Amino acid sequence: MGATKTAHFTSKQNQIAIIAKALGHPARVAIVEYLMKEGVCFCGNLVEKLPLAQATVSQHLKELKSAGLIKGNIEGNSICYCLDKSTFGILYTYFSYVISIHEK
Amino acid sequence: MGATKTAHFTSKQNQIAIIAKALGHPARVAIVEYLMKEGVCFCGNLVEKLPLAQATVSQHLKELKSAGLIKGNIEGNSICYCLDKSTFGILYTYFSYVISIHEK
DNA sequence: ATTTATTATCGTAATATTGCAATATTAAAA
DNA sequence: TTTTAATATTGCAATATTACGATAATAAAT
Repeated sequence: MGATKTAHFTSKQNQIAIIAKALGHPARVAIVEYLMKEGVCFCGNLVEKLPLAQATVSQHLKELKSAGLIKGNIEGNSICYCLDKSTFGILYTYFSYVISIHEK
Repeated sequence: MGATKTAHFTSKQNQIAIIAKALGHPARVAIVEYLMKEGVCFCGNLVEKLPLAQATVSQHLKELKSAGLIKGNIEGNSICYCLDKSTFGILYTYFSYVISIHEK
C-alpha cells in the first residue's frame, strides 16, 4: 500500500491532479508569483529570494517544469524560465467549469 | 529536514498551496467531478464508484473538507457532502490573474 | 436495549516529498 | 586548458501521504 492508484482514474483526472499537485507547495507558488512579476527568471534569482538552498530551488523548478507549468530556455551559462500559460489555462478552464455548475 | 518551510511564505501563497494540494490526487479530483455531476453525495456513493476502500475514501473527504473545497451536512445517519464553490473561486480568481499577465 | 447502517478514526506498512550538503555537469571567460 | 559561474543530480535523513483492515462512534430502526 501507499502508492496512488493512478491507473484507476481517467487521464483528465490525472492531468488535473498532476498540475494541481505541482502548485501544492508554497515555494512553487512563490516561484510562479515571481515569474508573474518579473516575466522570466534564472535559478539564481530565486535562490536569492527564497529561504531555500540552491539544490532545493532547482528541485522545485524541475517539478514545475515536469508538470508543464514553466518552460526553460538555455541562455548561455544559465537557464531562463518562464510561465507556460497554456497549462495554467487548463486549470482555469477546469475551475471555471466547476464554478459554472448550478446545484440541483 | 523534510518539513515544508510554511512560515517563510506569505499566507496567500500558503492558502493557494493548501487548496491546490488538496486537488493534487486523482481520487479527490474524481470526488469533485462526482459532486459536479450529482450535486451532493454520501461517503457510500463514492465507495461504490471509486476503486478505494471506505477508510481511504473517508480520508480523502476529510482532506477536501479541511482545504475548504467541500462542506458536509449531517443528515440522519449519514453526512451529505457538497462543493464549496467559494473556495474554488479563490483558485479561479488566482489563475485568471496568472493568465491575464502579459509578458514584458 | 439490541441490531443495523453509515461514517470516522486508529494503527501500520509502503511510498513519496522535502530539504540540504556534496558533487557533477555545462558553458562561458580568462 | 584551466578557472569560474550557473544549474542539475546524487545521496541521505526527516517528514508526509496513501492505502487498508480493524475498530470506534453515531444515529436510526427493530
